[in-house]
Amino acid sequence: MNVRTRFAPSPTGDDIHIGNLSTVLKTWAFAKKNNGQFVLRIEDTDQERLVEGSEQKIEDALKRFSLNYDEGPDVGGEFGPYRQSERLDIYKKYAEELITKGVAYYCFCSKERIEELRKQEEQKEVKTKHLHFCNQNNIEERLSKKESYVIRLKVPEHQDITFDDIVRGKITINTDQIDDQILLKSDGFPTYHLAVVIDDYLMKINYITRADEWISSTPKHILLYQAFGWELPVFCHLPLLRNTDKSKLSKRKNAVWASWYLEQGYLKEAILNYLALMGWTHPEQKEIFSMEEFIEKFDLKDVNPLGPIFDIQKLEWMNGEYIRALSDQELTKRLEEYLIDHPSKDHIAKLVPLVKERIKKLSDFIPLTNFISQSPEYDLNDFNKVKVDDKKEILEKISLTLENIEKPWKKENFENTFQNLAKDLNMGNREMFQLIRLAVSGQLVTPPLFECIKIIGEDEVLNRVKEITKKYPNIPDSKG
RNA sequence: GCCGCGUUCGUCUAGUGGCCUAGGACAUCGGGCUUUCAUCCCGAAAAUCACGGGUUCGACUCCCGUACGCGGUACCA
Repeated sequence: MNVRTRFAPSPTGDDIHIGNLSTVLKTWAFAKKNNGQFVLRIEDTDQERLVEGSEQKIEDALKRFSLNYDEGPDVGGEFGPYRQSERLDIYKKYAEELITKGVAYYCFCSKERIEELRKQEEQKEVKTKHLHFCNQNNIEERLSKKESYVIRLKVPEHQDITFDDIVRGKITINTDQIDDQILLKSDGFPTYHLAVVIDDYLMKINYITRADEWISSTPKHILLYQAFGWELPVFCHLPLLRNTDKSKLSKRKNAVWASWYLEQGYLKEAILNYLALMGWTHPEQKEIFSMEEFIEKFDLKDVNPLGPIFDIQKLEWMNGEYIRALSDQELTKRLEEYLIDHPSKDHIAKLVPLVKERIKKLSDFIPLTNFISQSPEYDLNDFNKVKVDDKKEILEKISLTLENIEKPWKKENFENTFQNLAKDLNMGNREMFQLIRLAVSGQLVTPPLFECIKIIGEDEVLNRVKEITKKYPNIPDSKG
Protein backbone atom coordinates (compact mmCIF):
# COMPACT_ATOMS: atom_id res chain seq x y z
CA MET A 1 0.00 0.00 0.00
CA ASN A 2 1.27 3.44 -0.88
CA VAL A 3 1.55 5.32 2.39
CA ARG A 4 0.19 8.84 2.42
CA THR A 5 0.36 11.03 5.51
CA ARG A 6 -0.46 14.66 6.05
CA PHE A 7 0.08 17.61 8.32
CA ALA A 8 -3.10 19.63 8.54
CA PRO A 9 -2.54 22.75 10.64
CA SER A 10 -4.93 25.58 11.31
CA PRO A 11 -3.34 28.92 10.53
CA THR A 12 -4.38 30.38 13.85
CA GLY A 13 -1.05 30.96 15.57
CA ASP A 14 2.10 32.95 15.18
CA ASP A 15 4.08 29.97 13.95
CA ILE A 16 4.35 26.20 14.20
CA HIS A 17 3.89 25.05 17.75
CA ILE A 18 6.85 22.98 18.91
CA GLY A 19 4.45 20.17 19.86
CA ASN A 20 3.08 20.24 16.34
CA LEU A 21 6.59 20.08 15.02
CA SER A 22 7.12 16.90 16.98
CA THR A 23 4.02 15.39 15.37
CA VAL A 24 4.96 16.62 11.91
CA LEU A 25 8.43 15.18 12.21
CA LYS A 26 7.07 11.71 12.92
CA THR A 27 4.39 12.02 10.27
CA TRP A 28 6.94 13.12 7.70
CA ALA A 29 9.47 10.45 8.68
CA PHE A 30 6.88 7.70 8.46
CA ALA A 31 5.94 8.72 4.91
CA LYS A 32 9.59 8.92 3.88
CA LYS A 33 10.36 5.59 5.46
CA ASN A 34 7.66 3.95 3.37
CA ASN A 35 8.49 5.86 0.22
CA GLY A 36 5.10 7.46 0.47
CA GLN A 37 3.91 11.04 0.26
CA PHE A 38 3.68 13.70 2.91
CA VAL A 39 0.96 16.27 2.28
CA LEU A 40 0.46 19.73 3.72
CA ARG A 41 -3.15 20.80 3.96
CA ILE A 42 -4.26 24.10 5.44
CA GLU A 43 -7.35 23.79 7.60
CA ASP A 44 -8.55 27.37 7.54
CA THR A 45 -12.17 26.72 8.37
CA ASP A 46 -12.39 28.90 11.45
CA GLN A 47 -12.76 32.38 10.05
CA GLU A 48 -12.70 34.02 13.46
CA ARG A 49 -9.43 32.59 14.69
CA LEU A 50 -7.60 33.04 11.43
CA VAL A 51 -4.27 34.81 11.89
CA GLU A 52 -2.90 36.87 9.05
CA GLY A 53 0.39 35.49 7.76
CA SER A 54 0.18 32.35 9.83
CA GLU A 55 -0.02 30.03 6.87
CA GLN A 56 3.13 31.51 5.38
CA LYS A 57 4.94 31.09 8.67
CA ILE A 58 3.96 27.46 8.86
CA GLU A 59 5.28 26.83 5.37
CA ASP A 60 8.47 28.75 6.11
CA ALA A 61 9.01 26.75 9.26
CA LEU A 62 8.63 23.45 7.43
CA LYS A 63 11.14 24.71 4.93
CA ARG A 64 13.55 25.86 7.60
CA PHE A 65 13.44 22.46 9.23
CA SER A 66 13.75 20.74 5.86
CA LEU A 67 10.50 18.85 6.35
CA ASN A 68 9.57 19.00 2.72
CA TYR A 69 6.08 18.15 1.62
CA ASP A 70 5.21 16.45 -1.63
CA GLU A 71 1.89 18.19 -2.05
CA GLY A 72 0.54 21.39 -0.58
CA PRO A 73 -0.97 24.81 -1.26
CA ASP A 74 2.01 25.92 -3.34
CA VAL A 75 3.34 22.54 -4.42
CA GLY A 76 1.80 20.46 -7.16
CA GLY A 77 -0.49 17.52 -6.66
CA GLU A 78 -3.59 16.11 -8.23
CA PHE A 79 -5.76 16.34 -5.14
CA GLY A 80 -5.82 20.09 -4.62
CA PRO A 81 -6.69 22.71 -3.75
CA TYR A 82 -5.00 22.03 -0.41
CA ARG A 83 -6.63 24.91 1.41
CA GLN A 84 -9.99 24.05 2.89
CA SER A 85 -11.41 27.51 2.37
CA GLU A 86 -11.12 26.79 -1.36
CA ARG A 87 -13.10 23.55 -1.18
CA LEU A 88 -16.34 24.80 0.35
CA ASP A 89 -18.57 23.45 -2.40
CA ILE A 90 -17.13 19.98 -1.93
CA TYR A 91 -18.01 19.88 1.75
CA LYS A 92 -21.50 21.18 1.08
CA LYS A 93 -22.10 18.54 -1.53
CA TYR A 94 -21.04 15.74 0.78
CA ALA A 95 -22.99 17.16 3.71
CA GLU A 96 -26.13 17.18 1.60
CA GLU A 97 -25.41 13.67 0.50
CA LEU A 98 -25.50 12.66 4.15
CA ILE A 99 -28.90 14.27 4.51
CA THR A 100 -30.15 12.28 1.56
CA LYS A 101 -28.82 9.16 3.21
CA GLY A 102 -30.70 10.07 6.37
CA VAL A 103 -27.64 10.26 8.63
CA ALA A 104 -27.57 14.04 8.88
CA TYR A 105 -30.20 16.75 9.12
CA TYR A 106 -30.80 20.47 8.82
CA CYS A 107 -31.02 22.26 12.10
CA PHE A 108 -32.54 25.73 12.27
CA CYS A 109 -32.23 26.15 16.01
CA SER A 110 -30.47 29.29 17.17
CA LYS A 111 -27.63 29.07 19.69
CA GLU A 112 -29.96 30.47 22.34
CA ARG A 113 -32.54 27.84 21.63
CA ILE A 114 -29.92 25.13 21.96
CA GLU A 115 -28.83 26.51 25.31
CA GLU A 116 -32.43 26.41 26.47
CA LEU A 117 -32.88 22.83 25.39
CA ARG A 118 -29.67 21.88 27.08
CA LYS A 119 -30.78 23.40 30.37
CA GLN A 120 -34.12 21.65 30.24
CA GLU A 121 -32.32 18.43 29.62
CA GLU A 122 -30.04 18.94 32.60
CA GLN A 123 -33.02 19.58 34.88
CA LYS A 124 -34.67 16.40 33.71
CA GLU A 125 -31.35 14.68 34.22
CA VAL A 126 -32.27 12.52 31.31
CA LYS A 127 -30.17 12.41 28.23
CA THR A 128 -32.31 12.74 25.15
CA LYS A 129 -30.54 11.91 21.98
CA HIS A 130 -30.87 14.19 18.98
CA LEU A 131 -31.42 17.21 21.11
CA HIS A 132 -31.27 19.40 18.07
CA PHE A 133 -33.42 17.26 15.92
CA CYS A 134 -36.47 19.42 15.86
CA ASN A 135 -38.51 21.54 13.46
CA GLN A 136 -38.03 19.23 10.56
CA ASN A 137 -41.17 20.56 8.90
CA ASN A 138 -41.15 22.77 5.84
CA ILE A 139 -37.46 22.31 5.25
CA GLU A 140 -37.69 23.23 1.58
CA GLU A 141 -39.53 26.42 2.33
CA ARG A 142 -37.14 27.47 5.06
CA LEU A 143 -34.16 26.78 2.86
CA SER A 144 -35.57 28.86 0.05
CA LYS A 145 -36.22 31.69 2.50
CA LYS A 146 -32.49 31.47 3.27
CA GLU A 147 -32.99 30.93 6.95
CA SER A 148 -29.79 30.33 8.86
CA TYR A 149 -29.07 26.66 9.44
CA VAL A 150 -26.41 24.12 10.22
CA ILE A 151 -26.15 20.52 9.14
CA ARG A 152 -25.75 18.06 11.97
CA LEU A 153 -24.75 14.45 12.04
CA LYS A 154 -27.38 12.12 13.47
CA VAL A 155 -25.28 10.20 15.96
CA PRO A 156 -26.75 6.79 16.77
CA GLU A 157 -27.55 5.77 20.34
CA HIS A 158 -25.84 3.22 22.57
CA GLN A 159 -23.29 2.16 20.04
CA ASP A 160 -19.73 1.22 20.91
CA ILE A 161 -17.23 2.44 18.38
CA THR A 162 -13.92 0.65 18.52
CA PHE A 163 -10.80 1.45 16.60
CA ASP A 164 -7.26 0.20 16.65
CA ASP A 165 -4.80 2.97 17.33
CA ILE A 166 -1.22 2.22 16.31
CA VAL A 167 0.20 3.70 19.47
CA ARG A 168 -2.44 2.68 22.01
CA GLY A 169 -4.16 -0.38 20.67
CA LYS A 170 -7.92 -0.81 20.91
CA ILE A 171 -9.94 2.15 22.06
CA THR A 172 -13.69 1.97 22.56
CA ILE A 173 -15.97 4.94 22.94
CA ASN A 174 -19.74 4.82 23.19
CA THR A 175 -21.76 7.12 20.95
CA ASP A 176 -23.76 8.28 23.98
CA GLN A 177 -20.73 10.44 24.71
CA ILE A 178 -21.15 12.27 21.46
CA ASP A 179 -23.65 14.99 20.64
CA ASP A 180 -25.13 15.38 17.21
CA GLN A 181 -22.10 17.02 15.67
CA ILE A 182 -22.30 20.08 13.51
CA LEU A 183 -20.83 19.25 10.12
CA LEU A 184 -21.59 22.39 8.19
CA LYS A 185 -21.62 25.71 10.00
CA SER A 186 -24.10 28.49 9.34
CA ASP A 187 -21.41 30.48 7.52
CA GLY A 188 -21.14 27.69 4.98
CA PHE A 189 -17.79 26.46 6.26
CA PRO A 190 -17.40 22.87 7.37
CA THR A 191 -16.34 21.97 10.87
CA TYR A 192 -13.06 20.17 11.34
CA HIS A 193 -14.81 16.83 11.63
CA LEU A 194 -16.48 16.97 8.25
CA ALA A 195 -13.61 18.58 6.39
CA VAL A 196 -10.93 16.32 7.77
CA VAL A 197 -12.77 13.16 6.82
CA ILE A 198 -13.69 14.27 3.34
CA ASP A 199 -10.24 15.61 2.55
CA ASP A 200 -8.39 12.67 3.99
CA TYR A 201 -10.55 10.42 1.88
CA LEU A 202 -10.30 12.45 -1.32
CA MET A 203 -6.57 12.96 -0.88
CA LYS A 204 -6.14 9.26 -0.21
CA ILE A 205 -4.55 9.79 3.18
CA ASN A 206 -4.36 6.37 4.78
CA TYR A 207 -2.39 7.11 7.94
CA ILE A 208 -3.95 9.70 10.19
CA THR A 209 -1.32 10.95 12.61
CA ARG A 210 -2.24 13.68 15.02
CA ALA A 211 -1.90 14.67 18.66
CA ASP A 212 -3.77 12.59 21.20
CA GLU A 213 -6.20 15.36 22.09
CA TRP A 214 -8.08 14.03 19.06
CA ILE A 215 -8.75 10.58 20.45
CA SER A 216 -12.24 11.35 21.68
CA SER A 217 -13.17 12.85 18.31
CA THR A 218 -12.16 9.81 16.34
CA PRO A 219 -15.53 8.01 16.66
CA LYS A 220 -17.17 11.02 15.01
CA HIS A 221 -14.86 10.57 12.07
CA ILE A 222 -15.44 6.84 11.95
CA LEU A 223 -19.18 7.43 11.86
CA LEU A 224 -18.66 9.64 8.85
CA TYR A 225 -16.44 7.16 7.04
CA GLN A 226 -19.09 4.52 7.64
CA ALA A 227 -21.91 6.76 6.49
CA PHE A 228 -20.12 7.41 3.23
CA GLY A 229 -19.12 3.79 2.89
CA TRP A 230 -15.43 4.64 2.77
CA GLU A 231 -12.59 2.45 3.87
CA LEU A 232 -11.17 3.45 7.25
CA PRO A 233 -7.64 4.86 7.43
CA VAL A 234 -5.19 3.83 10.14
CA PHE A 235 -5.36 6.07 13.19
CA CYS A 236 -2.31 7.03 15.16
CA HIS A 237 -2.53 9.41 18.10
CA LEU A 238 0.83 10.75 19.15
CA PRO A 239 1.52 11.94 22.67
CA LEU A 240 1.13 15.59 23.55
CA LEU A 241 4.19 17.45 24.78
CA ARG A 242 3.83 18.75 28.31
CA ASN A 243 4.93 21.65 30.47
CA THR A 244 6.98 20.89 33.58
CA ASP A 245 3.71 20.80 35.53
CA LYS A 246 2.46 18.13 33.11
CA SER A 247 -0.24 20.23 31.52
CA LYS A 248 -0.25 20.36 27.77
CA LEU A 249 2.59 22.48 26.47
CA SER A 250 1.35 26.04 26.41
CA LYS A 251 2.70 29.45 25.64
CA ARG A 252 2.07 30.74 29.12
CA LYS A 253 4.52 28.27 30.62
CA ASN A 254 6.99 27.55 27.85
CA ALA A 255 8.43 28.82 24.65
CA VAL A 256 6.19 27.08 22.16
CA TRP A 257 6.94 28.56 18.78
CA ALA A 258 9.43 26.58 16.74
CA SER A 259 11.06 29.74 15.40
CA TRP A 260 11.88 30.86 18.93
CA TYR A 261 14.29 27.98 19.29
CA LEU A 262 15.96 28.88 16.03
CA GLU A 263 16.23 32.49 17.18
CA GLN A 264 17.84 31.33 20.41
CA GLY A 265 20.57 29.71 18.38
CA TYR A 266 19.48 26.11 18.54
CA LEU A 267 20.39 24.19 15.40
CA LYS A 268 17.54 22.74 13.39
CA GLU A 269 19.24 19.34 13.42
CA ALA A 270 19.42 19.36 17.19
CA ILE A 271 15.81 20.46 17.60
CA LEU A 272 14.62 17.72 15.27
CA ASN A 273 16.81 15.10 16.92
CA TYR A 274 15.56 16.09 20.34
CA LEU A 275 11.94 16.06 19.19
CA ALA A 276 12.45 12.62 17.64
CA LEU A 277 13.32 11.40 21.12
CA MET A 278 10.09 12.70 22.58
CA GLY A 279 8.14 9.48 22.83
CA TRP A 280 10.49 7.37 20.78
CA THR A 281 13.78 5.59 21.37
CA HIS A 282 16.41 4.55 18.87
CA PRO A 283 16.54 0.73 18.78
CA GLU A 284 20.18 0.86 19.88
CA GLN A 285 19.35 3.56 22.39
CA LYS A 286 21.41 6.08 20.48
CA GLU A 287 20.73 9.66 21.49
CA ILE A 288 22.29 11.41 18.54
CA PHE A 289 21.43 10.42 15.00
CA SER A 290 20.80 11.99 11.62
CA MET A 291 17.38 12.44 10.07
CA GLU A 292 18.38 9.84 7.53
CA GLU A 293 18.94 7.34 10.27
CA PHE A 294 15.76 8.42 12.00
CA ILE A 295 13.74 7.72 8.88
CA GLU A 296 15.36 4.34 8.58
CA LYS A 297 14.73 3.26 12.15
CA PHE A 298 11.50 5.03 12.98
CA ASP A 299 8.13 3.36 13.11
CA LEU A 300 4.87 4.74 14.41
CA LYS A 301 4.16 1.56 16.29
CA ASP A 302 7.22 2.12 18.48
CA VAL A 303 6.01 5.44 19.81
CA ASN A 304 5.45 5.55 23.54
CA PRO A 305 1.93 6.73 24.51
CA LEU A 306 3.09 8.73 27.52
CA GLY A 307 3.08 12.51 27.11
CA PRO A 308 6.67 13.60 27.69
CA ILE A 309 7.76 16.77 29.44
CA PHE A 310 9.72 19.09 27.23
CA ASP A 311 13.15 19.46 28.84
CA ILE A 312 15.15 22.31 27.41
CA GLN A 313 18.29 21.28 29.32
CA LYS A 314 18.65 18.13 27.30
CA LEU A 315 18.01 20.04 24.10
CA GLU A 316 20.79 22.40 25.10
CA TRP A 317 23.22 19.55 25.71
CA MET A 318 22.32 18.01 22.39
CA ASN A 319 22.75 21.32 20.63
CA GLY A 320 26.26 21.56 22.06
CA GLU A 321 26.98 18.10 20.72
CA TYR A 322 25.79 19.15 17.28
CA ILE A 323 27.84 22.32 17.34
CA ARG A 324 30.99 20.43 18.21
CA ALA A 325 30.32 17.94 15.44
CA LEU A 326 30.19 20.73 12.85
CA SER A 327 33.33 21.52 10.87
CA ASP A 328 34.89 24.90 11.67
CA GLN A 329 33.90 26.05 8.25
CA GLU A 330 30.30 25.02 8.68
CA LEU A 331 30.06 26.53 12.16
CA THR A 332 31.48 29.76 10.79
CA LYS A 333 28.81 29.79 8.14
CA ARG A 334 26.05 29.17 10.67
CA LEU A 335 27.33 31.88 12.97
CA GLU A 336 27.60 34.35 10.12
CA GLU A 337 24.02 33.65 9.15
CA TYR A 338 22.92 33.91 12.74
CA LEU A 339 24.91 36.98 13.80
CA ILE A 340 23.93 39.50 11.21
CA ASP A 341 25.29 42.92 12.22
CA HIS A 342 27.25 41.61 15.16
CA PRO A 343 30.40 43.68 15.95
CA SER A 344 32.62 40.61 16.07
CA LYS A 345 31.34 39.39 12.74
CA ASP A 346 34.66 39.87 10.97
CA HIS A 347 36.44 37.71 13.51
CA ILE A 348 34.05 34.78 13.45
CA ALA A 349 36.23 32.50 11.37
CA LYS A 350 39.24 33.08 13.60
CA LEU A 351 37.19 32.70 16.77
CA VAL A 352 35.36 29.54 15.82
CA PRO A 353 38.13 27.10 16.82
CA LEU A 354 38.41 28.91 20.15
CA VAL A 355 34.72 28.91 21.04
CA LYS A 356 33.47 25.72 19.46
CA GLU A 357 33.84 23.70 22.64
CA ARG A 358 32.54 26.51 24.76
CA ILE A 359 29.15 27.27 23.24
CA LYS A 360 25.94 25.32 23.46
CA LYS A 361 23.85 27.66 21.35
CA LEU A 362 24.86 30.03 18.58
CA SER A 363 23.81 32.92 20.80
CA ASP A 364 26.43 31.95 23.39
CA PHE A 365 29.01 33.26 20.96
CA ILE A 366 28.06 36.85 21.77
CA PRO A 367 28.85 37.15 25.50
CA LEU A 368 31.94 34.99 25.05
CA THR A 369 33.53 37.15 22.37
CA ASN A 370 32.16 40.66 22.82
CA PHE A 371 35.40 41.85 24.37
CA ILE A 372 37.33 41.10 21.19
CA SER A 373 35.90 44.02 19.29
CA GLN A 374 34.50 46.10 22.13
CA SER A 375 36.26 47.82 25.01
CA PRO A 376 35.80 45.74 28.12
CA GLU A 377 33.79 46.82 31.12
CA TYR A 378 35.66 46.18 34.31
CA ASP A 379 34.31 45.03 37.63
CA LEU A 380 36.30 45.39 40.83
CA ASN A 381 34.59 42.30 42.22
CA ASP A 382 36.15 40.19 39.51
CA PHE A 383 39.62 41.50 40.32
CA ASN A 384 39.01 40.72 43.98
CA LYS A 385 38.47 37.10 43.04
CA VAL A 386 42.10 36.78 42.02
CA LYS A 387 43.85 35.76 45.20
CA VAL A 388 46.93 37.94 45.21
CA ASP A 389 48.01 41.15 46.99
CA ASP A 390 49.15 44.44 45.50
CA LYS A 391 47.27 44.07 42.24
CA LYS A 392 48.01 47.63 41.20
CA GLU A 393 51.73 46.95 41.42
CA ILE A 394 51.46 43.69 39.52
CA LEU A 395 49.40 45.32 36.79
CA GLU A 396 52.09 47.94 36.40
CA LYS A 397 54.71 45.22 36.03
CA ILE A 398 52.53 43.41 33.49
CA SER A 399 52.09 46.60 31.56
CA LEU A 400 55.83 47.26 31.52
CA THR A 401 56.68 43.71 30.54
CA LEU A 402 54.18 43.84 27.72
CA GLU A 403 55.82 46.94 26.32
CA ASN A 404 59.16 45.21 26.22
CA ILE A 405 58.15 41.92 24.60
CA GLU A 406 59.39 41.62 21.09
CA LYS A 407 56.66 42.06 18.50
CA PRO A 408 54.95 40.20 17.01
CA TRP A 409 54.22 38.35 20.20
CA LYS A 410 54.83 34.63 20.06
CA LYS A 411 52.89 32.24 22.21
CA GLU A 412 55.81 30.43 23.80
CA ASN A 413 57.78 33.56 24.49
CA PHE A 414 54.74 35.36 25.83
CA GLU A 415 53.93 32.58 28.23
CA ASN A 416 57.51 32.05 29.35
CA THR A 417 57.92 35.72 30.02
CA PHE A 418 54.91 35.92 32.28
CA GLN A 419 55.68 32.66 33.99
CA ASN A 420 59.04 34.15 34.89
CA LEU A 421 57.41 37.34 36.04
CA ALA A 422 55.10 35.33 38.25
CA LYS A 423 58.10 33.60 39.76
CA ASP A 424 59.83 36.93 40.40
CA LEU A 425 56.74 38.31 42.06
CA ASN A 426 56.34 35.14 44.05
CA MET A 427 52.86 34.37 42.76
CA GLY A 428 51.21 31.51 40.87
CA ASN A 429 50.89 31.29 37.11
CA ARG A 430 47.20 30.88 37.58
CA GLU A 431 46.82 34.25 39.27
CA MET A 432 49.17 35.92 36.83
CA PHE A 433 47.27 34.84 33.76
CA GLN A 434 43.91 35.54 35.36
CA LEU A 435 45.02 39.09 35.97
CA ILE A 436 46.15 39.50 32.36
CA ARG A 437 42.88 37.95 31.22
CA LEU A 438 40.91 40.41 33.31
CA ALA A 439 42.92 43.38 32.14
CA VAL A 440 42.48 42.43 28.50
CA SER A 441 38.88 41.26 28.54
CA GLY A 442 37.26 42.36 31.77
CA GLN A 443 36.14 38.74 32.13
CA LEU A 444 37.20 35.86 34.33
CA VAL A 445 36.24 33.42 31.63
CA THR A 446 37.33 33.70 28.01
CA PRO A 447 38.45 31.50 25.17
CA PRO A 448 42.21 30.72 25.24
CA LEU A 449 44.02 33.91 26.25
CA PHE A 450 46.91 34.21 23.89
CA GLU A 451 44.84 33.41 20.82
CA CYS A 452 42.36 36.12 21.80
CA ILE A 453 45.17 38.57 22.33
CA LYS A 454 46.47 37.93 18.83
CA ILE A 455 43.04 38.62 17.38
CA ILE A 456 42.67 41.82 19.36
CA GLY A 457 46.12 42.96 18.31
CA GLU A 458 49.24 43.92 20.27
CA ASP A 459 48.61 47.66 20.30
CA GLU A 460 45.03 47.45 21.44
CA VAL A 461 45.96 44.93 24.13
CA LEU A 462 48.70 47.20 25.40
CA ASN A 463 46.27 50.11 25.46
CA ARG A 464 43.75 48.18 27.44
CA VAL A 465 46.28 47.01 30.00
CA LYS A 466 47.74 50.48 30.43
CA GLU A 467 44.32 51.99 30.82
CA ILE A 468 43.13 49.60 33.49
CA THR A 469 46.47 49.82 35.29
CA LYS A 470 46.04 53.56 35.52
CA LYS A 471 42.45 53.32 36.69
CA TYR A 472 42.82 50.46 39.11
CA PRO A 473 41.37 50.16 41.72
CA ASN A 474 38.97 53.00 40.95
CA ILE A 475 36.46 50.99 38.97
CA PRO A 476 32.86 50.14 39.72
CA ASP A 477 32.39 47.05 41.84
CA SER A 478 29.44 45.53 40.15
CA LYS A 479 28.24 45.21 36.61
CA GLY A 480 24.87 46.73 35.77
C1' G B 1 -19.97 15.09 36.43
C1' C B 2 -19.35 11.75 32.24
C1' C B 3 -15.90 9.44 28.71
C1' G B 4 -10.95 8.28 27.08
C1' C B 5 -5.71 7.86 27.78
C1' G B 6 -1.60 7.40 30.94
C1' U B 7 1.58 6.14 35.66
C1' U B 8 9.81 2.81 35.82
C1' C B 9 15.56 7.65 38.91
C1' G B 10 14.22 15.33 39.03
C1' U B 11 13.62 14.78 33.26
C1' C B 12 13.72 11.62 28.49
C1' U B 13 13.52 6.51 28.54
C1' A B 14 15.18 0.61 28.15
C1' G B 15 12.25 -3.31 29.67
C1' U B 16 6.67 -7.59 25.98
C1' G B 17 6.88 -13.58 32.54
C1' G B 18 12.76 -15.84 34.76
C1' C B 19 19.05 -12.44 31.74
C1' C B 20 16.31 -6.74 36.70
C1' U B 21 19.57 -7.05 43.78
C1' A B 22 15.92 -2.50 37.07
C1' G B 23 20.10 -0.56 32.09
C1' G B 24 21.29 4.11 29.25
C1' A B 25 21.06 9.61 28.41
C1' C B 26 20.35 14.76 30.36
C1' A B 27 20.69 17.41 34.83
C1' U B 28 23.23 17.09 39.85
C1' C B 29 27.62 15.96 42.91
C1' G B 30 32.88 14.25 43.37
C1' G B 31 37.76 13.32 40.90
C1' G B 32 41.43 13.65 36.69
C1' C B 33 43.20 16.83 32.50
C1' U B 34 43.53 22.24 31.78
C1' U B 35 47.40 29.32 33.15
C1' U B 36 40.38 30.62 33.23
C1' C B 37 36.03 28.45 31.30
C1' A B 38 34.60 24.60 28.40
C1' U B 39 35.64 20.00 25.95
C1' C B 40 37.32 15.15 27.22
C1' C B 41 37.96 10.93 30.77
C1' C B 42 36.70 8.38 35.47
C1' G B 43 33.35 7.82 39.50
C1' A B 44 28.97 8.69 42.82
C1' A B 45 24.17 9.60 44.23
C1' A B 46 19.31 9.01 42.24
C1' A B 47 13.18 4.60 40.74
C1' U B 48 10.53 -0.17 47.47
C1' C B 49 8.93 -0.17 38.71
C1' A B 50 1.78 4.88 41.72
C1' C B 51 -1.04 1.77 45.40
C1' G B 52 -4.00 -2.76 46.59
C1' G B 53 -5.60 -7.34 45.09
C1' G B 54 -5.35 -11.49 41.89
C1' U B 55 -3.21 -15.15 37.76
C1' U B 56 1.56 -17.93 37.83
C1' C B 57 6.60 -22.20 40.26
C1' G B 58 7.93 -17.00 39.16
C1' A B 59 5.42 -10.19 37.47
C1' C B 60 8.12 -3.89 36.15
C1' U B 61 6.04 -7.12 32.50
C1' C B 62 -0.81 -10.38 32.25
C1' C B 63 -5.99 -9.32 34.72
C1' C B 64 -9.19 -6.39 38.14
C1' G B 65 -9.87 -2.33 41.41
C1' U B 66 -8.23 2.38 43.71
C1' A B 67 -5.51 6.88 43.59
C1' C B 68 -3.32 10.55 40.93
C1' G B 69 -2.21 13.15 36.28
C1' C B 70 -3.58 14.55 31.47
C1' G B 71 -7.01 15.03 27.43
C1' G B 72 -12.07 15.43 25.49
C1' U B 73 -17.01 16.81 26.39
C1' A B 74 -17.86 24.20 21.12
C1' C B 75 -21.39 26.86 14.66
C1' C B 76 -12.20 25.80 17.84
C1' A B 77 -9.13 23.03 15.70
